Amino acid sequence: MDKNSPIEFTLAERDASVTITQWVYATLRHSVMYGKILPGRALTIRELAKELDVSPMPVREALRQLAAENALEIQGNRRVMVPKMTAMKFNELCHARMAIESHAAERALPYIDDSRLQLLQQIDAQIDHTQISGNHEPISALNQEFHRTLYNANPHQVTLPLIESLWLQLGPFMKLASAHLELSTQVDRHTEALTAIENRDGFALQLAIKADIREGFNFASTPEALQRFIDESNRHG
Amino acid sequence: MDKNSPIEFTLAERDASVTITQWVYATLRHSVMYGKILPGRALTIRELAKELDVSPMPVREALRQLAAENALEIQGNRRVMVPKMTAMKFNELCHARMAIESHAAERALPYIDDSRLQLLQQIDAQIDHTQISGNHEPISALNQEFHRTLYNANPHQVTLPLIESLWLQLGPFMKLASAHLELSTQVDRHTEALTAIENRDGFALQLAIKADIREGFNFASTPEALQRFIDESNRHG
DNA sequence: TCAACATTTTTGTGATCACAATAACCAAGG
DNA sequence: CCTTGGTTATTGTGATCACAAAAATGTTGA
Repeated sequence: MDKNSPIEFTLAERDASVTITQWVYATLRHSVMYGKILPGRALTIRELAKELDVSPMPVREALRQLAAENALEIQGNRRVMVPKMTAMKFNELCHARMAIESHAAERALPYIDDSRLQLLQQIDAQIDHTQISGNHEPISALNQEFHRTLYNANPHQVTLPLIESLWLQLGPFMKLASAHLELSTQVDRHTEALTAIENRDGFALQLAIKADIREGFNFASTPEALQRFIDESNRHG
Repeated sequence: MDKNSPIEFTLAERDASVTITQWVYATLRHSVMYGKILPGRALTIRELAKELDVSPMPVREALRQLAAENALEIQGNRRVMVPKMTAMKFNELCHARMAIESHAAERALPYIDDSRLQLLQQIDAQIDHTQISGNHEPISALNQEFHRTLYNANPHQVTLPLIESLWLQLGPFMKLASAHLELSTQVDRHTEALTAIENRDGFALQLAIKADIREGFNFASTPEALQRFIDESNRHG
């Protein structure tokens, strides 16, 4: 619970139609999602308020909202921090993703029309194109957009908020993961998913989504290797 | 978005160790979960603050937290209300429950020891005992406790918050459901789940959990019947 | 009787302040 | 040099206030 490590913010323009609270929420969420805040880093309302140049009030509300989504953790002493990862929790989060997202994909399948499929192919192509650059953040963002676009085809979607919560919990750790991933040969599971959609094959789609997610944490071949990565990420950044 | 219908509160004692915000949150959550607030009912900060005899501040935070859990809905005009149910959304929520909870159960199975099993059997017995009275709220609460106790056997549990979010979204509607359920013959799926646990049979456990959940919305045999119930619940209480 | 406008009230947002609890700091003693 | 004690600074919580936007109300016109 130190306060030494820096926090990076990607300060977006604040539109007038958006409340300050919403803007602060989006800013903090982005920082958490892309690992700009170290796990265990103490987040104080006043510090963030000063850093973002707003009053403490909107920060308070944004922190509480992120805590409700399990992106942040409120401790007994009422201090807020990015939760620390453990090997078992990481494993649990990945399996939860596989279970929920494969379900969301299958439920979305009947609603995917040609235009939606085209959109998905477009995002996939963008990912392939960005893959070369190798830097984690845009790839991760595009990957999320692919999944979101897929699940959102279902007009009665209710699981996306839950899925986003899992992404937020895994987010701080994904940066590290991708650093070790760029060496391994990447199979494009999105292509498999797209052909499954074309064939209206729900089962194949589920398999493709599960494989895609599993790939994301194959870099931790053994629990020990995973724990090493975690320790490393907890030590510095 | 009217403000006419009343809101029932179960005002619990406020322990000194609990912050006012937490107490307000718990109170509001209980009212939402057990259908004490009609869908569409406008919730204003000042009205609730006055009703609960606290300042507006803790109410504000509690409302935002519940909205983050999808228990409440913040509209474009920044008004807060209990979301209205639709037949498709109800269906989607139930299927989400089946997918996530069966997964959570299977993941918990390896960690269930004798004392945990005994605890589950104890809760099940209590449910059977309470069943006779027929009133929905304690049965529903016990049923939730059964599921929670099961999933929480997994010490690395990450899906329970997501599951609770689904419960909260279904909650306001369950009161109505149980009113129509007490006529139908109830099969005790919990017993099936318990024997599956004793046999260490993950697949059977998943089936039992899914069946238990499905039972909860079998009262809506057809989408049309379901829609009738929804319209009825939206019209009055 | 009903629609359209002007007025009043209520509302969410955000800022500021007081206060008790916690953490950080620093000095004296081992 | 490390631990222990008391002092100071910082923190989250919750209350109150100002303000602009939105809703409710009342009024006037057909």
